[in-house]
Amino acid sequence: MSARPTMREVAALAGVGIKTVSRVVNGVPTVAPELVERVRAAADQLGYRPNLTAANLRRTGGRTNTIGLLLDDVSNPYSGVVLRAVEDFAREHNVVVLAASLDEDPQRERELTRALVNRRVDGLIVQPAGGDQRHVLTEQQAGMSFVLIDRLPEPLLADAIVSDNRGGARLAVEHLLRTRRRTVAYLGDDLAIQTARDRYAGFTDALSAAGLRPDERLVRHGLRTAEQARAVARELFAAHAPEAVFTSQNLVTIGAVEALHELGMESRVALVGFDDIPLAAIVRPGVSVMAQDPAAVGRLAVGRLFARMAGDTSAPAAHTVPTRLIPRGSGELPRL
Amino acid sequence: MSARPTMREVAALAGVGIKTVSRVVNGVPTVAPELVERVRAAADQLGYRPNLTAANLRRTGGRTNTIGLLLDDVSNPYSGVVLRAVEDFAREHNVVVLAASLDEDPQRERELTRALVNRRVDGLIVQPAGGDQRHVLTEQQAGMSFVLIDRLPEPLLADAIVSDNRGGARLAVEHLLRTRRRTVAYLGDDLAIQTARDRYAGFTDALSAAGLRPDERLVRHGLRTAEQARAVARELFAAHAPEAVFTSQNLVTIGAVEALHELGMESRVALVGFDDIPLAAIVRPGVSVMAQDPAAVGRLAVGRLFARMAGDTSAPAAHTVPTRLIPRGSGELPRL
DNA sequence: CTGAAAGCGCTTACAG
DNA sequence: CTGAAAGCGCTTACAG
Repeated sequence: MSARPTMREVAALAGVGIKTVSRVVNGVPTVAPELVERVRAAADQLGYRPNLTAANLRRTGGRTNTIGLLLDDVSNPYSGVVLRAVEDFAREHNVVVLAASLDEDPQRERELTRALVNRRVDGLIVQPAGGDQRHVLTEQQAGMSFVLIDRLPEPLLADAIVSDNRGGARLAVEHLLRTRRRTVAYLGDDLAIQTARDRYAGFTDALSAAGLRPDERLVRHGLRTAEQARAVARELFAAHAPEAVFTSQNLVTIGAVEALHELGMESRVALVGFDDIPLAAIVRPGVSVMAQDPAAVGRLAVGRLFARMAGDTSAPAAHTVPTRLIPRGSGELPRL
Repeated sequence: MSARPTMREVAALAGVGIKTVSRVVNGVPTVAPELVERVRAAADQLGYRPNLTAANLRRTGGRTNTIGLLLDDVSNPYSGVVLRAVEDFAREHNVVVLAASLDEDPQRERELTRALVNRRVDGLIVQPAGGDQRHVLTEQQAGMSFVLIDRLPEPLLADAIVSDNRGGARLAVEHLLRTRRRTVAYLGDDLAIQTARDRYAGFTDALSAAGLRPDERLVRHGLRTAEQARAVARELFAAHAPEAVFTSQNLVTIGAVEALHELGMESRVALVGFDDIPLAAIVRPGVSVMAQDPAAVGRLAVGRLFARMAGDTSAPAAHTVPTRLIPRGSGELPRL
């Protein structure tokens, strides 16, 4: 492990002052061409790599050209697309992205926020794990820029980018009701999660607007895995044979589709799921979904973050990203 | 944007020397309890956050507790699982992960490697974009630790973690041949990609072992998207009606399954794909796959990286991660 | 156009 | 147990 050469050593080899090396490394134009050449040669010979963390220490503002992205789970397809959109924007500005997973754990959110603040990231995009967001306020007061995605904090202490969960869910259920079905089941995630609450609200909105009321026997919350959703859906479908079902997120949709197939009910019970799922077009019938746009969420979030980092001090605002209905068959099944 | 308090300011408020603040912040036990209390109070009052980049500058070894992970595309499900496994291990060591995408671009690989070296990451896990890997050697000589995943560099200049692409592909095709089918099509990615070459080699291995030879009319390379695969598969299936098909990666598998369904051939043509795909169990017949284990790849890679960072100087070694056949129907179709 | 001095926020190496 | 001095690798602010 040979020691890394420093700017001082490059300067000595090139026979110039350290400041001249600094100028060459940073592309300052006012250096004599001959010196530029000598510095370049010395740097190449030694394999010199400028130490950006040292450079940023004294540089005005102390920026690190690093931002943090705290997601529920980076291995989740939704999160992956958000990360990619953030990365693409950041890269154009020579900024790199520190990514980490929170697993819906508020303590982990606080710890990781602290860890990235201590590393002096220039800004932070967070998909909040839920619970109290006061630590965000504390860090903001010390100058850290934040953008929140997917969940709307109350009060709105930072810019937030959210999918239109309530409106999208309502449209999805209205779409189901258009098949002239009247009994619609709801299978959803834990109501402690804001998006789950919003989507459930959209579900009841649609029923109310049609003069219907949710039937408690057809509603299940707290489904976190496809396996769990499959078991619960199977039991519910077998016991109550609803005419249609709305599922609140992709894993639940997968479980519900599996249950319908196992029971041979897939051509009778209409289904629309929130969130797109891969291969949805191949299943028979194709799975109709209300798709989110994670790339748009990521792009908007990183755009707002850079604006804040550049000094935008306007009041925090919420941005809603529309969802899009993708009809593939399951949501348009004719009544038998 | 109020200025961030420094250790010096905390020391002044607490009425102690800066070194005492340093001791408290770093949990050094030999500080009088009363001073610890005063320092804590001052730090809390000012909202002090230790600057880790400054601390690491002087700290022995100059470690940043940051590693880099360069993946083909962070939004790819495979990459997401690798990232998560790396993150989980790193987190236990208080190390964070800078993640970036290469999009099969060797120049981007060099640029990002350079950018992360300049930020003084402690180590780098790279899924090489292909082409020449000499820049890895250069950085290694300057003390940077590397682990490569998914592709085996020649010569083997760093530890490499790879799926058993050739062996797994061979087993997949042997599985197909067990249905007593004889004409097996191959649909695969660009042969410029090493994994695609290895999987094609496994395909021909299996045919040879069975006394068969690949039929050029049934072989297609260069498929990069599901859409492209679908079109090519459709044309090939319609023209040549092979008895079975092996697909070399998940997007190609999806396209081929779509094509079979469109042509109504899904119960006649046996199929095994390399890489697992979501919802594979719902399609009729279920999609049989030779699954990779990206979590194992990530775990092994980060384990090797930390060993190297800790000073392991043994010769670079390649580690092969086994693949696993998941029979779901499509690969076991009885001959009609 | 060039470079010596001071400083970024910390830690190391010492002395008390 | 405590703290003043020197230094990490750079940049800023100056002077020439």
